[in-house]
Amino acid sequence: MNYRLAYLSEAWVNWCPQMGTVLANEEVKDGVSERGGYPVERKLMPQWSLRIMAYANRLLNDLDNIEWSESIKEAQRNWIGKSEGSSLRFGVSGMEFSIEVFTTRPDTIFGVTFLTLAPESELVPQFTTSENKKAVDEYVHYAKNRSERERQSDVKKVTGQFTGAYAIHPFTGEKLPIWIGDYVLAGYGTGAVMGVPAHDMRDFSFAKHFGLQIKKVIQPNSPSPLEKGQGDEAGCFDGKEGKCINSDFLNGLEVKDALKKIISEIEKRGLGKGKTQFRLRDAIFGRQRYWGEPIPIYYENGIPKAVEEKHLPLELPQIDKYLPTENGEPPLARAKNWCYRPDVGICSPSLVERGLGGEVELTTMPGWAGSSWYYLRYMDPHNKNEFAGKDAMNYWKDVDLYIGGAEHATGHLLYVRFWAKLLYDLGLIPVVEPAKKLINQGMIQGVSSIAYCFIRASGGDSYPTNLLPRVFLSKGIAKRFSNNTPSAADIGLVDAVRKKINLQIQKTHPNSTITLDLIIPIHVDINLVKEEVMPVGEFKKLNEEYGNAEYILEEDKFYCESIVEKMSKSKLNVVTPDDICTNFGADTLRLYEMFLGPLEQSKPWSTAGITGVSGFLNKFWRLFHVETKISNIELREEFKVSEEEPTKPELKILHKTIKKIQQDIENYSFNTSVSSFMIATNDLQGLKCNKRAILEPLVILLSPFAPHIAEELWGEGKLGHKDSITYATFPVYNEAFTADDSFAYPISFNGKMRFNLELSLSLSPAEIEKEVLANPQSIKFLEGKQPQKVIVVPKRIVNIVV
RNA sequence: GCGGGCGUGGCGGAAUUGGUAGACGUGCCAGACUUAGGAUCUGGUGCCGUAAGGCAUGGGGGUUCAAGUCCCUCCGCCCGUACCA
Repeated sequence: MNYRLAYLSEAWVNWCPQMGTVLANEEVKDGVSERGGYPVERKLMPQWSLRIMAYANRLLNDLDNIEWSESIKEAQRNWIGKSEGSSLRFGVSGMEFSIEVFTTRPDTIFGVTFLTLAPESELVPQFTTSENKKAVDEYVHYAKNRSERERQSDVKKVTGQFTGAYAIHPFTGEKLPIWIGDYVLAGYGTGAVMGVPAHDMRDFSFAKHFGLQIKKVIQPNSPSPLEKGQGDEAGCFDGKEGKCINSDFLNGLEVKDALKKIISEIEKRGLGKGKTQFRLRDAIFGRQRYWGEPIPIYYENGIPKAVEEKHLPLELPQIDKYLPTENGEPPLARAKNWCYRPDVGICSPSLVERGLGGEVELTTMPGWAGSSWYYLRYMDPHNKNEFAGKDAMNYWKDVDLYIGGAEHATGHLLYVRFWAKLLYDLGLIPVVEPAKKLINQGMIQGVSSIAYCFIRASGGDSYPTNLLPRVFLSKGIAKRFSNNTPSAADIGLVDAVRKKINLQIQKTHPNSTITLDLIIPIHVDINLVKEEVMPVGEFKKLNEEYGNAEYILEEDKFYCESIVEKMSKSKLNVVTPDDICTNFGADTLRLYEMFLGPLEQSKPWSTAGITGVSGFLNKFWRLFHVETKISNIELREEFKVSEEEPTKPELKILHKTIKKIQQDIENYSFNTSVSSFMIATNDLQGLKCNKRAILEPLVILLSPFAPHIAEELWGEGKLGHKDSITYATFPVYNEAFTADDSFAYPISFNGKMRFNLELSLSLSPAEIEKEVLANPQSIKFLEGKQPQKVIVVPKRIVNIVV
């Protein structure tokens, strides 16, 4: 608060009535809450916000200095949404005040034919003429009550209303009608735009819809972009490659030159100024829920004041219910003692006197408050005085590698950068970026089972909807209904069910009839479904609410659809790794997950192939043991490792593996590591190698991948070490052991590989060429022709062009 | 619309700076040891063809001695975002 980083203001917020809380922009998806999927509406509320916009430029520019995935960087760039342009004031005809707009294309100023304001704009009532008042009020009411979801789902629908007032063109003095329209957002820029229909798609569709004038002021340099536009888009050119026309003193200028000239002209005439606008909004910091850090602010005579440091941290008070109060206050309003006096600390309301203390803030911090800085605490977790000491922070500095989900691109991952900068500015941490490198790990997805059923309702004297039986449809039938191509048989089946239900409900509600219309998907527990077939009996048993449901089958079976999506409890598609741990061990699970593919890739969980990894670990184990057959069914296993000197081929296998694993770890390419371990094990098994000098380094290499088996082989009773393998030093790669003295050259003719030829690596390219051409096989493939050119790449390939 | 990513056998996926496409694993086929095999081991397995050979990295075109890799173009899939003036 003291640094003007946090402030209290009336702000339009995403209010979610069902959850009783405000949500951040990124917590809202498609007009509903990301968690729970409840509707969200826009509401003006006093809110604590953090001034992240003050950091917009730095958050944008510093992206160039960090090794984060391009997709995350790009998402953040878009979210910050920097655009450069100019502010510009339009006078209102017959009124004292003016309307300010922000535009990135002031060069099109002579093409302005109207202004549009957001319906929420406070200016609207001030200039609306009396004859338009009723229509405007109606429109504003309509627009405000149109949920975000509707607003977003039909972007194409053009709505708006003329206010009756006119603005004055600052250069030509023309009268421009002032409209309101919900394509203009209240929260961006000034909530008002200048309409240039000839050169902006949105203005264009608005103008076309309401029959407003369209005035062309940019002549495209190449005619194609204009002609390309088809149907509704024809006639609008929003590109920047063109020259100004019909534009007074701008005529003949290229757009980019016109931009400079018009901005200086606007500034000279005092109509506005060059300006940079960001899409990023300040971050709303209050949440109307219980679980969150309390905000250390109290209100003395209505003035917010900070709780003194000696009283920090505030702890959440006990309350009876974690729900908002009846009159809509946050849950903290239920606390009995939630007042503060600077001399006492948290206290009961009775201790608050006039001018001394007051109620403590009732909202709590959002989830990202803690996630934005907790990593700093890890550097010095036992420090009692500060979140982390200077020495610790100078030692650890930033996070070397952050592995996290891509879904936090514009939430947590932007805020954590913001906080780092903020703490750096306050001199509290030594770095401006929290993490040098970031990798998005892929998600293991689940395969969900979907059963389709009708949304049911009843007409007539309305049988209660929740008591109406559900009607489930087997996959094929549901698909045909969804595509509007049900067969006669399908319709017959549904009608039969409809009649049956009607008979049943009409016993109590004689005029009621069921309507079956839309089909919705319902997740079914995947443990129930085998090969897309759902046993209806068991399903009914497990789900009471579907006990009286009707099931329309195909070939006497109820089929579900399988879809791949995020693995999640709510989707009933969770596979626990417990069975795999029990049957194969935790090492196998760990190794298998690595072996599935690149770290960044998401893929559905499938255990096909897990036996390969398990088999590898068994094979690796057997390198250290001899098995003696006691009887037909019993084997005795005995640890046996030889102290003999390793041979050249054995050392070669080891050192090739060391090199590969080292590279793979540096590249986070764990799937290929697993395969090189398999290769090494197969090769050593082939050589029947059980030498300590080879196996011991190999166990160390394997230990980060399969820690349990490695630790066991390393310890007493096996390789006999006292300390944990964790402390063993990583083997050193020695090139001498892997060097070859010959290479099997692939010999190709016109780029097609024909045969291999083993040649010494000491040969010069000319000697290689000679050897190759003299080879009987080459002669065969040359078919008596003269080679035009021979390309020799040492240790790679020989290509003969014929 | 815009932005990011991706497309290779039946499947998961390998392939340094352009240099033997399909490593490794599954699956499948055959065999060995077995009362048995969901254990273990051996061999085979991209497609067409008896073979020689030909064709193959989403489709088409280009650069190159040589292209999964580079360039152009089209198609498809996934993720993010959405009236930002």
